[in-house]
Amino acid sequence: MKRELDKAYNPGENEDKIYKKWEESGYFNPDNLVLDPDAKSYTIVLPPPNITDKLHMGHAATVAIEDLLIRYHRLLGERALWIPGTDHAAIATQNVVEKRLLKEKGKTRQDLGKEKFLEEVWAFLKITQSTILHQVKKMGASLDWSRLSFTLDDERQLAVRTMFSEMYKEGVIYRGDRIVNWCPRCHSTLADDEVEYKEQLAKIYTFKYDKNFPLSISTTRPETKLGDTAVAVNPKDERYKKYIGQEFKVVFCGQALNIKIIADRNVESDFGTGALGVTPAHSMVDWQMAQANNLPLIKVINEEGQIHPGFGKFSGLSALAAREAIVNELRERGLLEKEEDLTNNLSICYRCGTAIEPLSSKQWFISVDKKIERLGNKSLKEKSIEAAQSEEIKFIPERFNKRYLDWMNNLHDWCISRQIWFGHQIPVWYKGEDIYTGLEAPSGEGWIQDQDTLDTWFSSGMWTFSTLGWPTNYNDAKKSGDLAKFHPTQVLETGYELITLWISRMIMMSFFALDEIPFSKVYLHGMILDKDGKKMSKSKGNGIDPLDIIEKYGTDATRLALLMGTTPGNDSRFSEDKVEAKRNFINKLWNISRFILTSCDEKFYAAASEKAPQEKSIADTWILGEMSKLIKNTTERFNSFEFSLAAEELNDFTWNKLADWYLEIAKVEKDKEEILIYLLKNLLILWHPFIPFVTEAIWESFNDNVLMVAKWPGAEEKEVFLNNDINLIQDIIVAIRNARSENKIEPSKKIDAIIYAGKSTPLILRQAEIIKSLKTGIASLEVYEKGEKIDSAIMLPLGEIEIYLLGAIDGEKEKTRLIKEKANLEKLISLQAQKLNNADFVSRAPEKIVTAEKEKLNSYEQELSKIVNIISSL
RNA sequence: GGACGAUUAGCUCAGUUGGUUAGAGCGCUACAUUGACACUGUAGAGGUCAGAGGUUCGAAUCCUCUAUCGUCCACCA
Repeated sequence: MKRELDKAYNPGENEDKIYKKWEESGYFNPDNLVLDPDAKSYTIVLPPPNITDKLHMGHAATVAIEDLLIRYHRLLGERALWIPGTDHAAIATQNVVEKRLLKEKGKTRQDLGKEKFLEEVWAFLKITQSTILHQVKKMGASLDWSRLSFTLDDERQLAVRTMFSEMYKEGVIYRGDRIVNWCPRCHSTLADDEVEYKEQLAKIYTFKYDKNFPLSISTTRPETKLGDTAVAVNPKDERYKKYIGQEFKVVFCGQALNIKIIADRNVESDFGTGALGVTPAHSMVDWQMAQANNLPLIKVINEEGQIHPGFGKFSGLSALAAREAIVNELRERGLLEKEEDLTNNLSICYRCGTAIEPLSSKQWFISVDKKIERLGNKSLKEKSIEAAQSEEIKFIPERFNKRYLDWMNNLHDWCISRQIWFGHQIPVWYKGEDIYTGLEAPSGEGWIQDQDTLDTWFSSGMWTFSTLGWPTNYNDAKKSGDLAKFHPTQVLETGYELITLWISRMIMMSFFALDEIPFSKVYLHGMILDKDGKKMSKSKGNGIDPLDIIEKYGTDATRLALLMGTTPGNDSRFSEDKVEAKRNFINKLWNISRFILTSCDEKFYAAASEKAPQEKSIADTWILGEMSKLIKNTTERFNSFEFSLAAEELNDFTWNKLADWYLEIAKVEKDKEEILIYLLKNLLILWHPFIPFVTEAIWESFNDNVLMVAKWPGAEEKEVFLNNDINLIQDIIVAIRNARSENKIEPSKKIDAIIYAGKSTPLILRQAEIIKSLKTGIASLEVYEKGEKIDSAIMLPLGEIEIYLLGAIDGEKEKTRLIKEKANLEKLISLQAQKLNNADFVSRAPEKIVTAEKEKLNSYEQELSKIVNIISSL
């Protein structure tokens, strides 16, 4: 079993081998875990990456965090399931394939036709999907690959079609006219969040429809005015009050229009003329006003961005050409009053940058406000808002709760149809006036399926339950199989930019399908920026491929760099320096293990990791106390998602306490094998969720089982040194004094290496003399340099109060410090007592606070008495 | 325009309900070196916690304002 460890840890040599071992163990699948019958389930779904591109550092962070959670809960003995999958990313994928097609074959998707084009897409998918899965495995992800899903595979297609028809049946999905963001180039609607804005210089024209119309209006888009049905003014605007409610027949550039004057609070009196021409068919705001005032809707611009037939000479012109023609005509007729420059925000398509044409069209929608009887007559919006308000779903960090609620409260119906080829085709069939919705085409001739596909977030919104066998595992409001075992999931971990796009949809979808939340915690990580704080992007070329970093420093170092020094919700910079530091740490851990394993005989390897061995010296008591504290803290940190702090504490223990202190002590004191193995085992378990490979590699060199499924240590109620440190120092002082006075200390024993207490850390000195305390094993020493005594000290590694120097040089200093501390404490106590005597405070403050304050007072008093004792013994 | 964050050592960042002398990593300076580890060890320098007020016995931490940077949302016709 014993295997010599290499001098330095070599990640490349170990990682693939270990990953294979894990996969072969079958433990990624919770069904293979040996568990308590009543073990809790712990489920996370991996946010399915788009299959358009290989993974970036953001994905790496996701994998690092989720794998940490899963490994931690697996070690706790829970039924830990992490579900892998990929997202078909409808529009994005189609776009990428289209671009490649054009570049490689010079063809457009129309050249190929739908069928051939989709074949191209699927061929592309196969390649990218395997690249992505390879990357995820390289990150060490303990995903259950037997449950691998794809948002467009057969099971998910069934789920999507079921969902659609169920929603349709309950009237939650409807088809309607709406103003949509239309990209005339992509020939598709865009969701609001797919629209980007660009500042541009525009002209704003002020004019009257015709001579007889009393108001002037201002617009940057005169061509849409062919479809105006109203002019809106602010109800408080004194200039126009008298017109409100009146109707005018006007002839605008040859086009007869009925214009009603309406009042709307959204109109700003001091913008332009304070009168706004309302074009219901081509502006969201106008459409809303039209709805509120029951105004008709006139379509002016078609899907190609051209003027519809029926507008005389303008018909068939592009919007821009029509604008020019109209402005010219207004100018000729003397109706144009002003022409000014204006910078405004132009909506553009997030993919191609083409200007968005808002137009009305028939689309499919999910109603977020429709009351659903079986959900207690509440709408999806209401249910989703309640879930966050009641903290049934909690956001980490908390502030994102507000962002989620702000978004949900302003939520409009969700347009789910997209005019693209790749995706879930809408499961609706038409035959003349008849409409059918279902899982398959209806029987009979002549039914034609809707050509649109669904917004990609429709299928990813179902991800928590579509991956667990819904709808098959859900009948008559009862869950079975995986769905019963693993849903709701525990944590959804993703970037904060997905709150609106994805998280909100998942919550609504889950309520609709299952009447329950999809997850109880949402952990949001920040963006991973480059070392200069810039967003990584392909166009800037500052993106980092996680695989390159892994190649160079190993997966563990990469993961640790992503987890340490980062806090939820905050962006963080990623630099190689950081990874290098972590790589060094991992090597340190490796060497610590190497030292322990080579200095312990094999017969100690079986030492239990659960129960601390008997301590034999003060150093043992100290380190075991520290370990117990570490276990407790790490567990708490993990439970409260404070990974960075957990790692920092683990790091501090490993490097500053174990390596710097205890291992040095172990070189002098003997008989520490059991403790060393105990410490090592626990340390490896605690570190495992962060750095699974190196810990497993060390573990397998002296254990038969797999570390991944070891047992998470419980914090033993150990005597924690810190609480008693002052008493112990006292004991040592007394012991040394006694020993000195009784001449029991032999000052002459020469030791090769000893430990010297400087201020807080040890130093190995040669040819110095040590005086060993009879009681403690290490306690007191005198330090000589070139034959001259330079210091004498008593030392003790004691956590926060680490060292007390008592020699001739430092004794006085120490005494001064203690006296200062004493005064400080006395002051604190008097203030604390004052506070507690304040009747107002006691009566008003919550009991919890008062108790806490009392405890504080108590601890101050205890500390004070110890310090007084020490001072008096000096 | 609205909301949210950030501002702490030369750099990157921690700092959990306010509490003794504000921490880490990297970098820097000096020293050490065959004993687990140069992917090392020890010692050290380096901070008006953005600024100004306020609350408090006590503020990096709570409140107000200001400045700079960043993100998101809305969007002007």
